[in-house]
Amino acid sequence: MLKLTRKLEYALIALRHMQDKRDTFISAKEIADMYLIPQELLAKTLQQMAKLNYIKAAQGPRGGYRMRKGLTEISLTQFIEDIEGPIGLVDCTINSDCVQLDNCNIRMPIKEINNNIRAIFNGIRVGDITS
Amino acid sequence: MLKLTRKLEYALIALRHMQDKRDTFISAKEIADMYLIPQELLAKTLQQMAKLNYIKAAQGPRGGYRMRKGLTEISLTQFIEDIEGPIGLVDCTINSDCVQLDNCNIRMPIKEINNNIRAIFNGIRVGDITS
DNA sequence: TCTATATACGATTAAAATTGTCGTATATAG
DNA sequence: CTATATACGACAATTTTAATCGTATATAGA
Repeated sequence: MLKLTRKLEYALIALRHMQDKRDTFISAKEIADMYLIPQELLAKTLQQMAKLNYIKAAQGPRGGYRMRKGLTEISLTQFIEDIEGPIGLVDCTINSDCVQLDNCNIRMPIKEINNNIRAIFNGIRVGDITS
Repeated sequence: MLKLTRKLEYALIALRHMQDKRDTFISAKEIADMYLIPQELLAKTLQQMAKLNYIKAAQGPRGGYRMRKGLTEISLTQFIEDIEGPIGLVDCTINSDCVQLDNCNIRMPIKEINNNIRAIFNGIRVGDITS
């Protein structure tokens, strides 16, 4: 209930780690070993971030990933939604195929709360966590 | 990701519905039919709320549930946590059996964000949703 | 007193989401 | 050439959430 996914946790842990060594490539293995997280899953997450241009990948020995400048300025909302999809306390804030909808008596207040949460995440930059 | 459970949704829908008819007992069936939600599951949720003294139950024909006065003043934090357990973006805000902990490099900032979310839910009363 | 309609509640099953693994391909440093 | 990386699709396992079932009890009203 209201939890971040592991993928997101791993992504943040990795970024926090990379932040300190912005100039060198760091392998998924190094991070996985250090923080005792599953290497494959972390690797996938890093690959996803590379596609998103959050980080730069380099193959081969001495390869790995390196943070891109400017990443730290991205809001948590964007970061989370890029990686996990839209934030929505209830489905009807995301898509509209609920049998209820018109009939639903709590949609509006929940939508409000959802906005509040998004506002929190908007106010936080990735750098606030990784620094 | 960051979603309310159905149980919670059903609970709020039910309360919102009961709010209008504070003087009569309303059956789980009536609400389930009206909002197209599974009766058994709703019933359980209502039973749980009855145990929590959020609502009063009456058995037999013409029985059902009735809101208790004062319920609307309860904070969403308390409501959610009574029904679903502690709110925690990550497990280490709830229990402490993570292999990481000392090693974890994002614990503090995440904890902060968690506090912000709790603060939002603290500022909202059940009545804000059901009225 | 009988019956239909309710709640109470433990046990179980089903479904969905999350988490983790495997296999194979490609790149490249040394 | 080889060891070490990323890239990525497919799959499997696990956990969480959602829904159902069965049985017991209470009670209003005929």
